[in-house]
Amino acid sequence: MEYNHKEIEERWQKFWADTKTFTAKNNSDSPKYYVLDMFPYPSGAGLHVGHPLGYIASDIYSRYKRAQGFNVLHPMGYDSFGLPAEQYAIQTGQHPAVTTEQNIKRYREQLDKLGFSFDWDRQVKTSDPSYYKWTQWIFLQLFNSWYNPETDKAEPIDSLIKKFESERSDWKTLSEKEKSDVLMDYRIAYLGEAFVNWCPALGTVLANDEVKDGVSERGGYPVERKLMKQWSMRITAYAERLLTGLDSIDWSESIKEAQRNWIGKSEGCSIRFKIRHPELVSGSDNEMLKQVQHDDTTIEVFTTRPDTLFGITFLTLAPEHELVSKITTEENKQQVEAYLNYAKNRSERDRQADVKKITGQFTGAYAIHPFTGKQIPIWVGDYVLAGYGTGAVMAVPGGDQRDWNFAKHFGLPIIPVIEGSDIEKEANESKEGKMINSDFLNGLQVKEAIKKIIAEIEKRGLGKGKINYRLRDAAFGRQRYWGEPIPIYYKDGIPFAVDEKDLPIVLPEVDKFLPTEDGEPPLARAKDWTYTPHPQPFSKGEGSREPQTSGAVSDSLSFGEGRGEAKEAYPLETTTMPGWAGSSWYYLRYMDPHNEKEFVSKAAADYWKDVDFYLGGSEHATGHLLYVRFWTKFLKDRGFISIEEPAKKLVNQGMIQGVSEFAWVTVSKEVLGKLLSVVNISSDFIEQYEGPAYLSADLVGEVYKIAMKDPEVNTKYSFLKQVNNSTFPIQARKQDRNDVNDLVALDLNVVFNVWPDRKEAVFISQGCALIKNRLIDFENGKSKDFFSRGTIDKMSKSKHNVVNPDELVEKFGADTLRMYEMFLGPLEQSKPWNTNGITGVSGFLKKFWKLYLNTSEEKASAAELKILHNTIKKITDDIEKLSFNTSVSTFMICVNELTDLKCNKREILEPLVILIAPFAPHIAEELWKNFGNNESVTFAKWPEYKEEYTVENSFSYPVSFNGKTRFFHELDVALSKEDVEKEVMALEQTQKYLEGKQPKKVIVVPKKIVNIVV
RNA sequence: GCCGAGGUGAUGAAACUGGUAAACAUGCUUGUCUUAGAAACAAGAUUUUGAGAGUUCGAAUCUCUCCUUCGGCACCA
Repeated sequence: MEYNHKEIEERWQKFWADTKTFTAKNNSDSPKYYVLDMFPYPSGAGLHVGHPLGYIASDIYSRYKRAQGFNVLHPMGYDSFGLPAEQYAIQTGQHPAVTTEQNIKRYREQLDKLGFSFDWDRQVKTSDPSYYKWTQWIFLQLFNSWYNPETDKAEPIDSLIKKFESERSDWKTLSEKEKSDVLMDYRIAYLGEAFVNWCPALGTVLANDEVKDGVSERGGYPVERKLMKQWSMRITAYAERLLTGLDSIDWSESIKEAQRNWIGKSEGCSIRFKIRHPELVSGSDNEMLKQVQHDDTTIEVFTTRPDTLFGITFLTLAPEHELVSKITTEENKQQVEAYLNYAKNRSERDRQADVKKITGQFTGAYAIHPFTGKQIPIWVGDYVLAGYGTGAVMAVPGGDQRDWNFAKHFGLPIIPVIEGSDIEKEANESKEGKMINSDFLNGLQVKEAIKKIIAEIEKRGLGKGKINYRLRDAAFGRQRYWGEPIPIYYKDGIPFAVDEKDLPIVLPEVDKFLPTEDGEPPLARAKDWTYTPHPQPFSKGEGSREPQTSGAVSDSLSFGEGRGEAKEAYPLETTTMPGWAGSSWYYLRYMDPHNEKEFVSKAAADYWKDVDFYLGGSEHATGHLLYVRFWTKFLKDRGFISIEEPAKKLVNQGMIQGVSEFAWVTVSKEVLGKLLSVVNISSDFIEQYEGPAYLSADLVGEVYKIAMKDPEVNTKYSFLKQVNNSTFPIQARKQDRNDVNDLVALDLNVVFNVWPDRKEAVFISQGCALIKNRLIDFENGKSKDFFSRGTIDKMSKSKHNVVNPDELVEKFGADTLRMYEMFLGPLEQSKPWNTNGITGVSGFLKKFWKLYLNTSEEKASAAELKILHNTIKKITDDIEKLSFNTSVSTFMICVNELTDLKCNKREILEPLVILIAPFAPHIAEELWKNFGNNESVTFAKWPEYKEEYTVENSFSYPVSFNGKTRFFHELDVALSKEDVEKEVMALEQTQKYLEGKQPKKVIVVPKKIVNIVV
């Protein structure tokens, strides 16, 4: 009977679905184990071979844990809110809910074909109102909480109101609006004015982690800084806990490091500088010190190097700094304003792109050095970031390279403060050395100096030791449609929380998914986007601050809707939540997905606790993985769950890359002509050339070789570029690609079908050129094929290099694909996809199947038992280490050996089925059933390794001379070192290799090696 | 610039606490079978661990220096 993967896989997939094999129980005597995959965004492109890599690994682990007797929770769902569906909706008018649903359906079909053991009854979709009801609910908890630095945790906002009532005498006199404004500065979800990353092309604000190199991560559109009123999350309150928590979790070092960088803790000191009184133009240093006491304007700076205080020669303020306009003198006003204008109009990308460009302007104002009384000029410069520290720096050009650059550029003085600094050449940023030119710090080592100066600064009340974090509060509002509505309404301009009873606030219908004419977010297009608050029967009326006792945290500020008051509709918030809102708590919802009363029941949360094993891509290092930790800590603070960290162990699977077909492009006519003349190709046609021109890859090699010898061409060679649009669809390959470096001929007609605009381009190969689809034959007898070279690239629909798993499942079966993906290499390593090797795994499964054709009940031989138990041990160890590639090899070795022994014994083959079941579950179920088992192999007990079957009583010692192995000699393992040495020395071969010399030393390592030193 | 992970045959890779480098697979060559191809089966070949130094009887593995690839952060005071 042939191995028929199609029939087997269909049968068992149906069986699993029908019998709900993988349902996880919320109460069980078995120990729990929670295996979680990062849920996918259901894109229109469907799954490619890279997506399942992690799912396969986690599935193997889940199935293994089940066989070990654990109650395994292994769910799957969809992160179904997001930009691509909305962009698509804008283009086509199709509702994102519709396309998202289609995509989910397709994903599900593809996932089902791979035989995953997900508990589909627990599926969540973040865009489902029954799910986002609770995302909104969590938002309300965040809105109604503040971070109490004394208890170091989040508390209900009521505790803050009480505190204000007792501690602030003016509290009662404040208006409703004023109270709201004060509280807003404390709420964890708050509406605040801040500089945000505004992306005009997407029409929305982006969080810091959604911006890379000054452009949006999705789409690559420019981003600018803009001061906006915006919903934000006070993640900064959790900076220290997010940092220290990293030490308690088993996550990859690279992710932890990325988070540490992102949090960016630095220890230093704040110092306040007084500003010289504008009328006092000159005077002795002492007079200055006295005089400034009368002016209460100060500039506060943050520094990690307070020891260099005596090296200050100027202060620099960020252009956005609020004091700039206040302190700028009349004479300098014009230039400073011009500069501020310039800085404002420079986009983030421009600013980051030429960081070397030094710009700035003198304000005309002076600060006074708090120790020396010297006047320090105050400058504005955009090398100082408004968002970090205080937005102002004390410039020490002798000790900081950026300050040094600025000082050099504007001719400001530079004072060395550390012995041995060569301030002519560069700043000395070293934290080692002896202080000079620094008054009472002179002679101290840097570290001592830092301690001493902080103490002195604190003593004189100039500032204090301080810890700063680079982490910023996260922008939470998005001016987009396809996201969770923020459950906030506005009454008299004051934001109020929607009553929990009214959740979910369902996404309204809109006519277009675009901003309104006056730039309001799409939700502003909805009719009646308003909210009518309930009368509050228990409200004590105006001014009441009694916390609600119902347990539900409704908005304690929503007084005023007294009993019997007329219902009135108020406008709702029009921005929506970002993509990371729904994913910041989904792991909790899986525990109790159908609960209509709570986001998760206490019982379910207490049973499943945290994720034991979380698997996903490393691209979420500073986004999702930071936010999910933040929300977890918050929910714990408020007593909803009992865990501090969401996932004990996190593994990042490597990316499966694609191979793109690629050809070089020239952008200049001159270079093209020169290059072609180098390889003796007629360049007559160049007259008709208008870029871009693609060069066949075989031509480029030749051109390159010759060009390197010609200095003129060599320098211009850089005009020959790899650019984004120089890749070609893989369908255009005329033959299969074996290796990335191979040249492959392309069928340009296929290219034109995929990308019609390429017809306008110029293609040059050795024997001909194609210009706007017109062929020019060089008639030189050379190849007319256009070749591309492979390049490792991201696998994506837009690159046309996607390998679809469906075709492979169709041809080879899911079990083969699963094992092949694992066989490719270590889980955490990125690697380009290459389908070629799959035949090896396919052949292996056929061979495996054959072993089971005529099984017998005979007793197994010692040799067979040894193979089995070695396999049990290796497979078990490998799964524990997540070394699935070596597991697959082990199975291959095992099957090869059993085949050689013609083994057909049930005693060996039945346990082997259990071992392979996590990897190739379909074939395992089939063979398991054939042995007469009625239950799924899923719950068969994992075979136990028995050492007694694998002990060897002899070992073949490699005998080496000076470390070089020369021959082998088999000896009893029970022999002592001395006996082994005696035996080996007595050998004829040993004497032969000794060539009559006396050995200096003989090293015997039992069961390892014999080394003879001559 | 800082941080993290790497660098082993033609290719994907393996090698546990230093102890036979290249298991397993792909590719390649040859043969059997077949009308032919695919498949299946059988046989076979290649290399010395990025470079250099050190420790050691012995180093892919430990230490140092350098080169290099990938990823993250980056005007963060």
